[in-house]
Amino acid sequence: MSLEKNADGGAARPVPARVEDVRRGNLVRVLAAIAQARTDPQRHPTRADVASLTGLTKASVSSLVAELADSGLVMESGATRDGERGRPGVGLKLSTNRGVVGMEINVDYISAGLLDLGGTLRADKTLECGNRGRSPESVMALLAGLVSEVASDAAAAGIEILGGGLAVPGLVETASGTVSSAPNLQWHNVALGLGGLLPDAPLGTALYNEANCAALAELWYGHGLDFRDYLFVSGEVGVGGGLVIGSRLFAGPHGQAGEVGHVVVDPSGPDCSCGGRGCLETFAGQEAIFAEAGIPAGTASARLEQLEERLGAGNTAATSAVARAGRYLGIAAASTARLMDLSAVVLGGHFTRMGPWIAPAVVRGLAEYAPGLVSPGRVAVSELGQSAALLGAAGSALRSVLAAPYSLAPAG
Amino acid sequence: MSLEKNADGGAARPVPARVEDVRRGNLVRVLAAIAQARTDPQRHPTRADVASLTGLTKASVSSLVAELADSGLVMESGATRDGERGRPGVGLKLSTNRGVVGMEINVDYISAGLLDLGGTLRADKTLECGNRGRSPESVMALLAGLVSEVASDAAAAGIEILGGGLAVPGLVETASGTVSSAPNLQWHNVALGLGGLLPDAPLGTALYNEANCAALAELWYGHGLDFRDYLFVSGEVGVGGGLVIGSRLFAGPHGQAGEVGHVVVDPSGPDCSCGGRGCLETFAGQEAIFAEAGIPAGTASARLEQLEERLGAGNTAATSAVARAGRYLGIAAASTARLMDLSAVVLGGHFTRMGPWIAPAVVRGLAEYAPGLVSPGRVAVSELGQSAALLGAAGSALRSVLAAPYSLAPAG
DNA sequence: GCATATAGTTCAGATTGAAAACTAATTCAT
DNA sequence: ATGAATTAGTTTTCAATCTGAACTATATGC
Repeated sequence: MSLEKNADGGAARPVPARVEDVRRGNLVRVLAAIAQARTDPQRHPTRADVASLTGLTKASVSSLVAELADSGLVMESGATRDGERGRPGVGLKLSTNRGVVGMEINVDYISAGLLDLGGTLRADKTLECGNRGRSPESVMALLAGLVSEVASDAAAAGIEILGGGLAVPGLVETASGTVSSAPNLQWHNVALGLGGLLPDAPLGTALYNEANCAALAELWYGHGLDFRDYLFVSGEVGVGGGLVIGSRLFAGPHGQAGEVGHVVVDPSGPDCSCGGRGCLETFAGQEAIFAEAGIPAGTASARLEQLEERLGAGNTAATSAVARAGRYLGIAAASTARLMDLSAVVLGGHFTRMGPWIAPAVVRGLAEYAPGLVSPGRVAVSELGQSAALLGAAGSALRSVLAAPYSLAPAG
Repeated sequence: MSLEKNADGGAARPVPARVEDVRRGNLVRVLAAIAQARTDPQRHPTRADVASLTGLTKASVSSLVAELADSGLVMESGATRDGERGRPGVGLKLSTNRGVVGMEINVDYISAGLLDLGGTLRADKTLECGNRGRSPESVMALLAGLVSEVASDAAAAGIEILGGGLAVPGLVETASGTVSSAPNLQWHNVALGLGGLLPDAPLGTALYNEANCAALAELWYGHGLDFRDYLFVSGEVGVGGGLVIGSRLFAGPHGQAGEVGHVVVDPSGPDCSCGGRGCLETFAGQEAIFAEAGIPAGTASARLEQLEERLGAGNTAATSAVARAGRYLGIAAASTARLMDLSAVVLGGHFTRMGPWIAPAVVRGLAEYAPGLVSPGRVAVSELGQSAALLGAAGSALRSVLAAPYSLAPAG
């Protein structure tokens, strides 16, 4: 569900199943059934609906819903009037006075947002600041300030914060809250003080990889509604990625899967910052595209602006630079699709802004190197903006609440 | 555990957890605890051991073990004498009078073997026959003959057959028992009549991909004891593969993951039979290696023999052909390791016979294209012989028994 | 107003594992 | 030998939980 490792392995864990575990499982099921309908705002399910959705009896559902309501996760939303005969049911929805905080640290900005359990973004704050080379302590202090603003907004709106998720552009160890390596921030093996961000949230704050968060945001709020399995490729300073398999993130055994930026696409290609050669990033990273397109040095956003302008004007150097990047993206996607049995590709990050020029090149690359595997209609461009990673981090936190409702105190 | 898809996706399964499901889960746990020690033949665990292994109470374990014994899956193996004080416990082991049948269809032979639940191969029959282009019906008839021989051996030894697994060299749909595409057999979209093979086995026969089976055999009987996560690359006529993540096979959303033979390792490489270009198979497939080494046409096994001879004699064309294949294997492994966060590679199939010459080249390729990701000690050569796929298919069937013990009738 | 239909609650019954008391079988010290 | 100590396994009681059936509550429609 969230960004946890999904490769468990161990057969006989030392924890046996007890009778109480049945209830835990059913609390999750009931919550999932109520959450499922949260996109359809008017028709909240009744207890009877939940019973037929889950296969539980009405009696059990009543008892389970009562417990979820006690812990503040679920609330009634007034009687449903359906014009049918019989006693009308009472609609159930995820509580709008509980929420989670999504956070993002990126090279040029930090941001924090408040998502209520219903999935509505209730607050959203961004602070532009150059973080490259800035000390982790200093960045975390700025972020803590932003978060406390969000927290007071939440308090003012009567929303209790249950947990949070932080996305950073680099390899992370989710379990220990450590950034192993974030080249663009120049951070290496940094243990972030996550405990300080949301001291009162019962579930604390989890650390995630930015590209993985963006891939999940795409799953929950973007093309994931169409695709269950896809490679998400995020163009940032480098090229990040996320693998979604069966509507779940594939994080790999150490949570560091999806590094499509370092798939080798040409064994005689240029040296890469990772120490290898011919990685996708050396062809489709920002620097490579700008250089190939002849865009002079400057800030990333200015250069991107300029590229977009030239693309629009039909400048040959620009279009062929982007087409070349797209072709190599197609090659990397072809290898990935073969390896992992994937059938769709979603382009995000700065690739979104090159969408009309880069997507056709990706389709051509795929057709040349893995014909028949990914149909043209299954190469999509993300429509989520800069907030994708934030949404993904918040969504992950939200889902970890929904996956473990029993860990919350009954009084809330 | 077995070859099922491990990407499940749906959070709320339609079947609710009932109190009885707790017992099902604990039956599996107890069985796993008993199975865990099956490699250590003398020291079978007692009920008390199982209790401490699983965290269940002795009372519960007694009851669960009684049920497993009733259904014939577990048997007592006499009192353990440990020289310690106190009442000696009674050793428990998986029943040796229940078993599963592993089967393999390959280009040059078919085979069938009987594995008892303890993991011992009790019978093993192979029939050399050229299957390329032979009709599926005809091959299945031959296989059925072989299986019935194995079945009568089993009956003679008092072994009841619970289920079976069949490995074929091609893409399969496990759920429907269909071979989507097996180029080397020239089979396409063939529904094999699996039901006829073991008509009396309660769990029937499942269909698996050969390279995946070999990867699992490696997991259970080979280097899997050292590595929890690895890419298995199987050299056959083509180049097949299997991905093991967290000691489980990663089969992908449609059960067709692991096709490392068609990872693009050189975008300007030769055309591939898959319709793409520069696939690993065009550099490391049998034909490519033989051609590069200057081995004249002939049967696959004769040419392989010849290659091995020349390698041993230090023939330059042969060693450099194999080194080239190894280098490209290293490139494909580098991309795979980055994408899926893997840290080991196991070479199998005919690569085993080139082991001393090809493994160092793979290590060099990895060091060049993904430095630091896979240490040299984690590039291994399989030591399982031709029976790897058979063992994997049987092991998968065995594990599907152990994963669903409650589906067997109590009387056995 | 009353039959009908649907929502939700209450209560007895069954399944299951935990905990504790109990029986069984063995070693060790005297 | 004999009894204390120790460990294995069983029996009994109890609490948690779901199911199913009976019941209450609230609506529609004739």
